[in-house]
Amino acid sequence: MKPDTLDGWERTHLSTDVSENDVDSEIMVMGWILRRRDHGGVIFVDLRDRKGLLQLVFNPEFSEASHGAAHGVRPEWVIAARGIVRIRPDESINPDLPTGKLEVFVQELKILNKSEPPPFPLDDDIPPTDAVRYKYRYLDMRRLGGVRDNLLVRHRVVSLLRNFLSAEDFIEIETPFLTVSTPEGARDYLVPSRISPGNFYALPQSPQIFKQILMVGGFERYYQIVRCFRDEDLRADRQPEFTQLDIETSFIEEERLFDIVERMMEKIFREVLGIPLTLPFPALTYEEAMSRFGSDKPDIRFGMELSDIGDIVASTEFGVFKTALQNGGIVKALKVNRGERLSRKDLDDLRDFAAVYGGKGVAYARIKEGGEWQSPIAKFLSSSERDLINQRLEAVPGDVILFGADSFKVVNDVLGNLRNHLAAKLGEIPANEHKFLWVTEFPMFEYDEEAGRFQAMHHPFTSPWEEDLDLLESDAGKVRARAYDLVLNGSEIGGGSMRIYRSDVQERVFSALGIDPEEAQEKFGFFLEALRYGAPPHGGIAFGVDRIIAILTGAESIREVIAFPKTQRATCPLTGAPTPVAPEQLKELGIKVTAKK
RNA sequence: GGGGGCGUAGUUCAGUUGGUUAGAACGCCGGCCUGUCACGCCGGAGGUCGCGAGUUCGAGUCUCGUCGCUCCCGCCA
Repeated sequence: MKPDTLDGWERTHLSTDVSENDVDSEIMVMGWILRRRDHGGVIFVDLRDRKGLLQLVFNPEFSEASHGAAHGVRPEWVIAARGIVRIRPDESINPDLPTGKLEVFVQELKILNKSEPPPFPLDDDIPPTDAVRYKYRYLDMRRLGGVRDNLLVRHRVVSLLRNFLSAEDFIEIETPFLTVSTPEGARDYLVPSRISPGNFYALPQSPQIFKQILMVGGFERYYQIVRCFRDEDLRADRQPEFTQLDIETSFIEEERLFDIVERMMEKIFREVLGIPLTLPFPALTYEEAMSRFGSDKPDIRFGMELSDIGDIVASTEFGVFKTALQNGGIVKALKVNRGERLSRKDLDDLRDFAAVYGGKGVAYARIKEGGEWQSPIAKFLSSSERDLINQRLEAVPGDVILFGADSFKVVNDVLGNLRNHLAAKLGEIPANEHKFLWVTEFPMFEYDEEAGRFQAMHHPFTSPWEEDLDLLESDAGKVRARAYDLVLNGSEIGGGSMRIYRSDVQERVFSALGIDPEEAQEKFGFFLEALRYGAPPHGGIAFGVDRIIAILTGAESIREVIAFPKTQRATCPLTGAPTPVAPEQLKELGIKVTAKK
């Protein structure tokens, strides 16, 4: 790499490039002042550049002029310094610094720019609160560690992804950002058209239809690292614009696609974290995941599986269980070892925990010697029922059993989340382990109570399993889709499916969704037409890049791996967007704003 | 749309039962200091207690509203 030059000064070294080989030679460094330690005589300055820190020494006996100049510099001023590399005296070596054995005796100091005192210290391990950091993101990211390091990891991961996929014969193709609003799924961000007043583009929620059309176009292996947009409420792991690794392939099926994805993940974990992964990744069907973990994205780094005990209490007189079962619901149990770790208050708080997910509560039983139950519900269950429950859960004295009885959804939501919550609380999640899991055979449809009809669980172009095709007309709720998610540590990091490529199947799926041919033509006509011209069997997957980087870096929110994230109200803390626009702009677009908060 | 947490100096925070002039640390400004690395020492400046009402003799503290940040539910094919 050629050295950077500025005003005739040549930057010979970055901070961490300076080594013992440079001792006694003259070098030139540039960067920001992190700290200044002014002893009246000698002045030490920690210089920070994009690689790290380097100590500059200003000694009046060495250079009167530079020492004088150094007296006036302040944190975050931008400087260039020319000087001689020296080995530090033994007693002054700083073992905590990569460059801690060396220092630069500065002969000449050039102030390139001054800085106002920063609103928060950039040398602190404890960052300020989020609001301050995001407003001054440019200072936050100047700090070594923190978001800066996350963005470096992000760069490495994205580079690895591109290298890997390129080597696997995938090509990256860009798809439009200004595209058409899709009827189902998340809310679209709309962009008004000036040339066609009253008409709108939509920003893509994903390049789904385009990538399928690329398959029809014969590319066979496509990928794109692409921004996607969804106008929905935010979460710690959800931003209105986010980055997706989008993949689509032709002529292959799940087994082969999973293999590519697994080798890709293996490479990233090995090269970025130095962690070996065992391939292939385990897989669970949706049904099994729900049954055993109460979740379609289970964290399998720990046990604490759920048990269905509906059969044991099928004829119970206990009202809560009885009602749930009579209403078509389920009764499940979760065993916690060493139940003394859960206080009476912890158990009482379960009611509030359940309420979050629409549950009425969580019953509990402490298992005593001889399998006796200490429990508010013990008296409502027969001793044989209690014994059978003990047996199924392999309960031993000291255990606590937690019960949920309600609809399928509520019980699994409550106990599935409770499983994660308790494992975290009791310290049973191995923090440095990483466990991938495929979840397969998702239901094709889920019933939308409000709309009174079935909706596609994944999207309407997802292929059903061949053997379930006949259920499309008879029992759509039972049709399984060739859809899959990739789960890492209980977090959904990717999802995809094999797609429908036969127009007859597509028509039957539309029909099951209550979309008549006319409507289908209107909404997806261009796409359905493309499928008629020799669409190859194809399928793919898309990954949440932000979420993956967050897990790799240990970040608690994806905001920590995004340079300029939005706040929870979807505003940009730096620019203030969204903002009102000039009336002329609106006029040009033919837009009249009536609603104003 | 709903529920929880937070909001006090530039920053991170403390602030008792409602009671005199709202504190600390770091940062900032001035001075001293030749081996520090979170340098040290002395001195100084710095506050619309998010905002607005209310209760009260008196509100940082209590009540209501509102705004902002954040976590969650709904939502996110």
